[in-house]
Amino acid sequence: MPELPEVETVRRGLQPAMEGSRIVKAEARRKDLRFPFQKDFIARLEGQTVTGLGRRAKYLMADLTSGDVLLMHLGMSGSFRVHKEEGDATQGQFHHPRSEDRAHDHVVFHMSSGAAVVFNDPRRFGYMKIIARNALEDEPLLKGLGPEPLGNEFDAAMLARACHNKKTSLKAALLDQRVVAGLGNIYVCEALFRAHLSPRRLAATLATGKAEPTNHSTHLVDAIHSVLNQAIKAGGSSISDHRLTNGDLGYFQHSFQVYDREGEPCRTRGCGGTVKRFTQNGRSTFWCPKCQK
DNA sequence: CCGCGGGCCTGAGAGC
DNA sequence: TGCTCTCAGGCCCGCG
Repeated sequence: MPELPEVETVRRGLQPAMEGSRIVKAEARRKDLRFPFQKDFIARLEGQTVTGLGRRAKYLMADLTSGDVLLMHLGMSGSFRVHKEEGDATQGQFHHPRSEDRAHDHVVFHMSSGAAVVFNDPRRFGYMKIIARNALEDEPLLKGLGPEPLGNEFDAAMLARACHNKKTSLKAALLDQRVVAGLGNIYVCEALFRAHLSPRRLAATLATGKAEPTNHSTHLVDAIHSVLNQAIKAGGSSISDHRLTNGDLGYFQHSFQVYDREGEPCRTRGCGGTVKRFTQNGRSTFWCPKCQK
């Protein structure tokens, strides 16, 4: 589910509840999410203060005073809510507005701020892992990640270099977290539409034979920047699971130009085409064949 | 090494 | 109403 804008929205929502606060009590209500929890998962969290909450690609990273980092991934259906703790945090009581949500509340952090931070994930493709900060660069989950799409290193020349030897489609290349880290199916479709580039185009056509960027690469980087920035401003896209940490909906789904719009008219002025859908690498691609070349 | 397809899970929605 | 089938925002793994 969550791509970079949704994860960034969650990060900003969790920050006031977690940053500068101590984890008074932590609960893992089952033995695993996507992977089993580490044996010492709870022990390495309780008593620690969260000194900072960051994001890398689609990972949330909480820095702890112990020198550990808590790595969190939302998978397809993971979400966080912040609830107000009722009474003593060590009692593990908090007000929960909708009881049906509770079935998949798998992890709870009771914070000294008075907040209960609850991780819910029906499909359990999400996971949490604690890593020593000085071992971060060796962490397999993070090792192959490409640049942040909103960071300084990501530009037309860099994207062209990453793509010029690729033997695959532009769509698949942008979904490859080694090329650029944080895009997913929605924002790849939307960025390609905004750049007027076909998802079927070969990734290598972003570069000349000498791996110099073409105009396509420049337009695509601009489109990625603008679609991500707009989506973050809108609180992400709420299709089914994604919510702000206070339970509100994101609203970028109302700005989709192609994603989930199969059969509907293309929104490019004067195009008159129809949004089409087909499957690429096992995922749905939405696009307008008339204005994406 | 690279690219692709399968699999991991649950739930929503369509069609019968 | 209820069953079956398809599909879903991600990513690891094994295969060729």
